[in-house]
Amino acid sequence: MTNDTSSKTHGASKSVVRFAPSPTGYLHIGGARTALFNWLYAKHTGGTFLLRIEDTDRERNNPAAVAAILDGLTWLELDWSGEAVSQFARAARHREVAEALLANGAAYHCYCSPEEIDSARDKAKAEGRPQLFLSPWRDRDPKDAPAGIKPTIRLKAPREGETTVDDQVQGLVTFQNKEFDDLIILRSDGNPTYNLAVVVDDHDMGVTHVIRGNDHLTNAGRQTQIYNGMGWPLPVWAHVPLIHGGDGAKLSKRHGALGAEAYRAMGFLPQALRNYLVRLGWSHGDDEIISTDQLITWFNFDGLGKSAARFDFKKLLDLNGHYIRETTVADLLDRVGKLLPLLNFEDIAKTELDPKAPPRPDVAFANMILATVPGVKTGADLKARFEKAGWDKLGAILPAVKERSKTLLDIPEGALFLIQQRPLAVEDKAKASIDGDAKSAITALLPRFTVAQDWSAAALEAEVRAYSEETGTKLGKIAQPLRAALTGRAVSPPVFDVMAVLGRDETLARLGDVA
RNA sequence: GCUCCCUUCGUCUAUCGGUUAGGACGUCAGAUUUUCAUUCUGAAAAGCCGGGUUCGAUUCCCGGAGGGAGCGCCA
Repeated sequence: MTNDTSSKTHGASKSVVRFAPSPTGYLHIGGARTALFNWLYAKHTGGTFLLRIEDTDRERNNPAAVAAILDGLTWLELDWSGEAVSQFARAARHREVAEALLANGAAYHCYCSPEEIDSARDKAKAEGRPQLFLSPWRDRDPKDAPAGIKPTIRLKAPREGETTVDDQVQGLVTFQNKEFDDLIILRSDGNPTYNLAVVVDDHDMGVTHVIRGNDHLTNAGRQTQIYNGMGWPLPVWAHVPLIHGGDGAKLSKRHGALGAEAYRAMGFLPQALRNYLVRLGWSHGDDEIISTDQLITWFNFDGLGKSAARFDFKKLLDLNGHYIRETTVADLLDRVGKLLPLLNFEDIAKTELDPKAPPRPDVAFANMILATVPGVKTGADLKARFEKAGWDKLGAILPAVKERSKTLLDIPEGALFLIQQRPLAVEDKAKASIDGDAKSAITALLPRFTVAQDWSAAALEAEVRAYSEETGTKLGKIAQPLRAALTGRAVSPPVFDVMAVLGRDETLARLGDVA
């Protein structure tokens, strides 16, 4: 019946799936992965990916949070069909279904007060019994209802037997019905509760496959009872394992469980994050680097594992480096140009760091910029500096810089020499290489550079190599001081590329400063 | 406490009864190299424990241990 095995293979019938976040803040990494799985499954089956905001609880109503979620999905390039559905806006329909359930005897009015329920639960807990609340109103005559009390509507859940969830990931999961109490589907204020709203919306939206976190597995049992109460067909369930922090506990801020926008700010590429996320709980043999197109053709429930995975920041970084190397210079330039204006270094630098949480490339970068580039407080400032020095120069050094970049932020960092003002502040590690011998070598090279016919990296390297052989000096003994003089650092892109991009005048001037 | 779920290198995972238990990240060693990085080579590193079933179990079953999730007029 609901176990649609044909959906496991490519070319499966078209699915309708949805991502249904609660607008509590940003799009967190676990949610992003759930959205990705849904999106991939929709693409794989040629189906539809819908978006629904679970904003039934008005206290959680937060337009900024909704915007952050949409923004995160957009950045991850997980496009959805149509407008995002507001669950709150459908409350009238939810009420209608609650009334229908009441009418067909699958639900009843309950006049218990919250206090009554609480004390019963406390008592059960104290006695070590299951904290189920069995409403007396299930069997009482509604005529006995106390006046002036607005009732809730509870589902009349079966007391005997069992409810089985046929899950694509977890297999057959059976709950004893006596483990479920009669859940409230309509609050006393007339508003629907989560489980009712989800079932009604999924049904009305034509959702065929519910792919969500494993934390909803018991809800699947409860929701099954609502589907049954209405006589509606069940969706195919797929409860994917959760993501845990490095210590194996539920992922939280403590583990650096950041929103998608934080990963953007740290300079991650969406396709890298997607590739990383999909491999957390899903696999296709030994494949690690998988293009999105390949993912779409391969993704299915068979590849999903059952156990929770821990988030590994280092592996994400490695993947990001891979994708950066694969990306064209023009594209990278564009991405850096769009990323920088989003950053406020002073704000980022204030981020509280937990020593146990993964490193924060954005915080390290912000601190480095604030410390070494006077007058630059924001990414926009920094971008302006690069533009002043020549945005095309950033592009010119990019082929060398991207080889050494793990995140997009490593690009401006690696090219920082372009915007440094003379005389350069030379870091201590670099200073050490500029000794007496180095100075005389630079002095000897200056006239050669001055008359060099061809100011290309290759020609400059040939020139220096020739000098190195003539004088019997190791190339390293010359290149390192040149690097220090030209970039102020002990680590930089290849020094001849640096010279080529800097141009003859600036190169000679910087060398002259130390000679 | 109750219910459900999970358990292969440090981490992500492959294996769908027979493999020297494979790959990736990380780690370590080496090669290449003007620094760093890339790239390449190599190394160390795993079946939670105890019972079955079987000619044979990492794989199937049971028990234990450990971990996780859920138990709201939250979602």
